[in-house]
Amino acid sequence: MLQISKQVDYAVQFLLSLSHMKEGSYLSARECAESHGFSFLFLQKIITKLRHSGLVAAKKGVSGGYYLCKTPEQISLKSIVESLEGGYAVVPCLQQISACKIATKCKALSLYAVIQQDISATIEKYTLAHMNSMMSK
Amino acid sequence: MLQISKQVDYAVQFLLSLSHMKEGSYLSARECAESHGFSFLFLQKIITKLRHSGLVAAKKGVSGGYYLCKTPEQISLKSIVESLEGGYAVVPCLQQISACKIATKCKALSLYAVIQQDISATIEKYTLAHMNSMMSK
DNA sequence: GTATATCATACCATATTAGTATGAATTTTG
DNA sequence: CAAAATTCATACTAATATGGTATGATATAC
Repeated sequence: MLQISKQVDYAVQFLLSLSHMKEGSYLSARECAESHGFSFLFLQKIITKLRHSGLVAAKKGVSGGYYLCKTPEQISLKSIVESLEGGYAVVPCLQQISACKIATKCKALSLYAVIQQDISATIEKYTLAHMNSMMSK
Repeated sequence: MLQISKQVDYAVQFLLSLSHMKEGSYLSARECAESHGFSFLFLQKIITKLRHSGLVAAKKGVSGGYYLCKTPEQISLKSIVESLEGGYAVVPCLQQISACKIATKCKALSLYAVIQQDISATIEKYTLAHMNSMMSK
């Protein structure tokens, strides 16, 4: 609980690699999977979601691959999480109130809302650009 | 991912109820389960962990039950999470470095460490006492 | 036209989380 | 003392989420 999934981790590493590609070149899913030791097919499934949410785009065919559609500054950890897992809530009832029968009298709900705010702010504030600058330290 | 489990939620609600008991009286697991709509047996299993970590203690027998061993100010969300799930890390490799083969060259690890710090601080700062004061608003 | 890519969909395996079953031990109360 | 209500301990099962595979179609460079 309160953990970062492998799926998100793979996506982060993939996007970081993409951010290091030079303009006009592409990184294929296979190449990334092999260099990082990821399952190729699993990575491909992850990339599909990143593509659907507009973070990356592809060039098909031989020597094709993927490239970033946004600048590293524009890609926050939160945007990655939401792209992969479709919205974020620390407890289901904060996303869909009907998920909890006792929500109206729940004594912890207001706490959970505050926690969610805090965590959301945390994952929103870090972007690919931050990660790159942290690496060089 | 990055979610609060039912287990933790139940524990929070149970501990909140305990914090409202008057000195010298006890709350039984069955009573709490029924009033909150929780599975009695599941709640009991959760309470076992809270007891082992010293957050609550029990009085056996008829009209027995549980009571808090600490003040509401001393019981943080983090202490609850750790009691139930035994330590906290956003990614396995931050808890046990051998969990990841590429940790030494991992480009995201330093980010994850910072995130973990942030989230840890968040769940450490909120206590049962805070929840009680939020409720009355 | 062949090799190397992406793209789409469906399926399977494993791990985590939630919940159940059973019975023993302890204490109050009539 | 007997019965009821409680905790305590351990093991098992069910449900859900996560991680990973399989297969085949489509596009493009050479």
